This record gives sequence, C-alpha cells and structure tokens, in this order.
Amino acid sequence: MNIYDISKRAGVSIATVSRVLNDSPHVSPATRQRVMAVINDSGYVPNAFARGLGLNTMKTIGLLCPDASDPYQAQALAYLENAFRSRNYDCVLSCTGKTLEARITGVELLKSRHVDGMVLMGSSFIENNDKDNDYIRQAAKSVPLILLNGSFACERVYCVLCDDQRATMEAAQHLLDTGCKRILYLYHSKNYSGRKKLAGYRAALKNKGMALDESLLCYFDQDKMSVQDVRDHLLELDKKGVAFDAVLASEDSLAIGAMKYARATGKRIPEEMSVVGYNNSNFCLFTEPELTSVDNKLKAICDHIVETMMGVLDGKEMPQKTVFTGEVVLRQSTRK
Amino acid sequence: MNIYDISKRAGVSIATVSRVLNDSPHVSPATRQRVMAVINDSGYVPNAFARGLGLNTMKTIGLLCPDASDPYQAQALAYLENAFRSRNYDCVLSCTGKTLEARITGVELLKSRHVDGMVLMGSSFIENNDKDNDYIRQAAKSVPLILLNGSFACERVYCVLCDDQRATMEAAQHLLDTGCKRILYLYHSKNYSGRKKLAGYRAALKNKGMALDESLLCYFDQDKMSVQDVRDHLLELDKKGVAFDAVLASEDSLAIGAMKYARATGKRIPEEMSVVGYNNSNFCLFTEPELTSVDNKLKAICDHIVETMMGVLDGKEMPQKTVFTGEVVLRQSTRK
DNA sequence: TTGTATGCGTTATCAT
DNA sequence: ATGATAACGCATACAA
Repeated sequence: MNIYDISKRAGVSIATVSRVLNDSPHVSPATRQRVMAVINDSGYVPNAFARGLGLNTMKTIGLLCPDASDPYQAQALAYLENAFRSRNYDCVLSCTGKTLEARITGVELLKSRHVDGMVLMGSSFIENNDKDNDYIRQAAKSVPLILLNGSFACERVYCVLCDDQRATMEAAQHLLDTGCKRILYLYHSKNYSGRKKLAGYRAALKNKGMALDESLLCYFDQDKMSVQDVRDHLLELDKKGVAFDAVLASEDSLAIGAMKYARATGKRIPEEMSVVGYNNSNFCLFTEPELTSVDNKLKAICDHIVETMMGVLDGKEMPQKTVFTGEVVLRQSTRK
Repeated sequence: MNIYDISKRAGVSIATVSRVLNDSPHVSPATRQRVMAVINDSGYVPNAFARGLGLNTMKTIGLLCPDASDPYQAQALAYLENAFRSRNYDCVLSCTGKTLEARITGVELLKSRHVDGMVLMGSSFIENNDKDNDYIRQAAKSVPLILLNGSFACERVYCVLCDDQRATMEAAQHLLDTGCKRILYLYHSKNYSGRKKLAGYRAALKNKGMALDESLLCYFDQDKMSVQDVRDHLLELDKKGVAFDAVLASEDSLAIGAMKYARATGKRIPEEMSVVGYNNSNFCLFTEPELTSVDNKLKAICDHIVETMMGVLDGKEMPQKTVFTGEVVLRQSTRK
C-alpha cells in the first residue's frame, strides 16, 4: 500500500495525495475529503524511509550516554525522550560505555544514521587531552551537538549545565556553617564536571580561611565505587587515623556509602558526622536519616536542551552555553 | 557526496562501488582497493535513508517502556541497547507512560517508522480486558514483537519472562520457614506479572495449610508508592491493629518503605520483622540491614530477547515463550 | 568482473 | 486546484 494505490483509489494524482498528507492549502475541500476517506479506510501510512530520503530527515535525535542504567542518566533519558517526543522527534539511544573509542564510534554511527541532532550526556564526552576532542569538532560540522553538563567551545556545540562548582561550594559552606571542621570529599570523576565540584569544595575552605588537607580527598574509580567500597575505604581511613566530622560526596551513592560507614562504626548522623550527597536522587529519601543533597536541576536542563535543539533546527540563533544554579536541599543528614 | 561522486572519482560504475561497500565477492582486488582508497579519503558514508528505502530496513529496534527512569526498566534498556548494538542494530526509545492510549500511539509511531522489531517492557502492555490488546495483534502483523515479562498468545509475539509466581512463592516460603507467621504483602500492579506474584504468595500459604488474611494484602497505586507512602501506610495498619511479622514486597522500593516503617517504630529487622524485596536492584545494598530480594534474571532475559529477535529476523523458528527461574538472594533482612 | 537500468515511495517543481 | 515528472541515493537483476 503506497501513495500510488491511494491516488488510484481516490482518482487523483500522487501529487494531490501528497498535498493532502502534508496539509497543503492548495487542495479543494471536496478532494481532500475524498482522499482522506480512502486513506483512512485503507490504513495507509506513508513510508518513513522514502520520506526521509526526500526530506533528508527522519526527525530523529541521537541520545548518547555512558550508561543508561545509572539513575541520573536514566532520569535524563526519560526527560529528554518525553520532551523530544512531544515535539515529534524520536530518539535513538546509544550507550557508549566509558572508553573514548566507543564514544567515537557511537557518535560516528549516529552521524551515519543522519540524526538531526545529538545530545551528549555528561562531561565525560569531553576529553582532558584536547586533541582527543576532534571527533566532537568533526561531528559538529554535520550535525548540531548539545552537551548535558559539559563545556566545550566549538561552533554548533551547545552546552547546558549546572554550576557544579558553586553548588558544591554552597554545600561545603553549609557544612562549615553548621560546625563541621574536617570535611571528607568523596569523588569519582576527574573530568570537567568533576573538577568543577572539587574546585567548589576548595573554594569553600578558602572562603573560610581554612587550609586544604589533601588526606581528606578520596577518589573512587568507576568500577570500585559501590556503597561497600566506600564504606570499607572510610573504615580504612579510620584505621589510619584520618579524622573527619563530615562527608561531602560528588554523587548520592557515594554519600550512602558514607552512611553505611557511619552505621558500621556507630557514629550518629548528623550529630557526630554530617553527610551531603549530589544529584538529589530518589534514594536520598531511602536512607535513614534522609540525605541532604544538591539538586542540580536536571529537569530544567533537559527541557532547555530540547528547546535549544528545536531552535537550532529551526535555524534560530541560540545561546551557546546556559548555566543553571544548583540548590542544596536540606534534610536530616546535616545539622541546622 | 554520494555513490555517483565516488564512482566517478574511482572511474567505475556505481554498481561496483555498491559491491565494494557491501563486501560482494564479485569485485577484483585491484578495483576494490582503488574504490576503497577513494571512499576513505573522501570520507564518504552511504546515505542511510536511501539504503533504508531500497532494503526496507534501517536495522532498528523499537524499545517501549512505561518509564525509562525506573531503575528496573533503565537496567533493561541498558542491557538491551548494548546487546542489540553489538548485533549492529540501533534502538529507538519510546517511553509511553501508563495510559493505554499512549501505549497504542507509541506502538503505532514505531510501526510507522518501520522498525524491524519491537520490545515491549513490562506486562503493563497487556491489558486485562482482552479487547484492548487488539493494538498488539495488529502491530504483530507487520513487525515481530517481544514482551519482556509479559505473556500473550499471538502469532509473531514472543514472550521472555521470569517465573514470578514461583519466585514469589519461594520468597514467601523462606519467610515461613524462618518462623514468620503473618506476612504482609505489598504490591503495586494488578497486571499479568502482578497477578502471578500475588498467586505465588497465596500458594506459599496454601502449601503450609495457612489461610489467607485479606487484611494483609496492601495495594499501592502507581503515583502513591513512594517509600514515605509505604511507611505511612504501615503505620496506619499498626494503628488499626493489623499485626504482621514479615513484609514481602513486589518491588524493592516498597520493601525499603517497610524498612522505613520499622525504623520509625523501632522494630528490629530481622529479629522482630523480616523483609523481602523484588528485583534484587542495587539499592538492596543501600539499606541497613541489606535487603533480601528476588533476582528475576533481567540480564538473562534481555540477552534471550535479543537472541530471539535476531532469530526471528533471520527467518528462523523461535520459541514463543521462554521462562527463566527467579532466585531468592538471601541477605540480612531475613532470618536464617 | 563490470556496467546499465530500474525500482524503492516520497516531496517538490513546474506546467496546465 | 491538479497532474506529470524529476530528484533523493542506494541495491540489484540483468546484460555484456
């Protein structure tokens, strides 16, 4: 069943059928009705590939992320998919893992599919070694790119992110303001976003005229950052005699590991130890006490990404970089 | 840059270029090399739409799920996307929410995109009122469908699932075997999978010759099932004088709500109350004590779905229904 | 082994 | 307002 079949049945040319299909004003009400009737009772649906070939678009956005099973990324995927769908765009997913090579082929593959745009989730898509970012520059030549929580200056690359540095600084400040003296900093990423957060932690100390104790910085590798790993690591620190009365984490799950440590040692939260997470994910409410965390405005970011993408595809001038302000959501794991 | 450009530069016909592109054996090594050289340094990539139009496929699978931000579904998406990608298929995502209407348009949209196959995640795609499943029968006529954790007898509809009834029965049995007398059953779904789990709970009681106390069945509505909601509901039950010494939940998050209730009332787990969740998700390890839960073999299910889909697309005969056996993973929230 | 010609199902241009 | 036809870029049957 194709456009020729319809045209025959309706006694018109394929051009007219096409016009009806595309709501062209140059069709008489009578023929429009006649054609529509045929279309409806034949169950005809235009062939998307042919349409794509002619228009050079299938209204598709590529969504790239390291790992769709990560709660934060999953939430972003859900937000983005919904928003794009409401604008009549479909999303094709590409989980690229953590190697640069896989990211490159992921971008390449989507490009070869002629997606209308791509969203790269997380600053891990930007390499510290700038030479390695050529694949982004290259891709941007043929399709608009939007970075979620990443920063990269390049034509046709747009960035929408949260001010992680400031948010982390405020979180640390809150800890200091509520009497904490030695804040353990737990982090898992050394890319753009990770560096910004660390900088925020440092800034908070500096603001108070405090020196940074390097032994309070705990880095966790991607595949060694389960709650158990974190708990065990903090127990180790205890043994080594590293003292701390607060934990600031670059991700909620790390904070939960810290709470497990507290449970294991009998330390009361927040009386003896305060804990702050990052992302304000659902499981801030799972813990006991509930976890103070940084809301990094994911929904707003995703909505803005979609807005930006639509604008770019419309040929409008769009801001290259948009920064949202995070917010510390106070709960019971920190003091008043 | 299209196939004609390449053919000119290489001094051959487009047919030869096409043959080179598709690894046809009927090309002399010499010309193949010449053509490849041109392709490589021109950066030419075949147009996916044209290819799709000719072959009537773009090697795409539609992934439908109610909510990509749900941890279980997010994990399934990640597994599926990876497995399909390794077979050179891309996945387009469609989060359809919870209304039948949205599911129908979701399926319809993907069908109009000519995806090669679709995976419907969760038994919520199968309506209790069979008339409402016509959209599935209809879709199955034009594209193979695979149900993840759903059951539906229909040509070209394949089902891969976990034996939720048996797994739930074993979980309940474990509670009874460890001395629990009154097991509160927390559930959130009345569709196929939900009914099976409930049946498993019932079966366990029956096996022990115990009568079912209807007041021990707690249903939670989709938008009223946060951990706080669950905690509050159990506190209500307490007030009403409904006694129980164990909680069996149809999903981990519900079980975590029960643990919050225990914390609120000071009940010790598992001494005074045992708790079992379902899905064996990451956050079984978040809680204190860690949560006993049912592993419903999601990875195996996803791998098998992809296998099945590939077989079907290859024209092979594939099993209509495959059932995996769940497994109760014992942790500290239940007694020995 | 290689080339020619046709079909895939649209949209869009240009007549009428 | 409507119709004829080219163009989109590829794969492939058939011819050479």
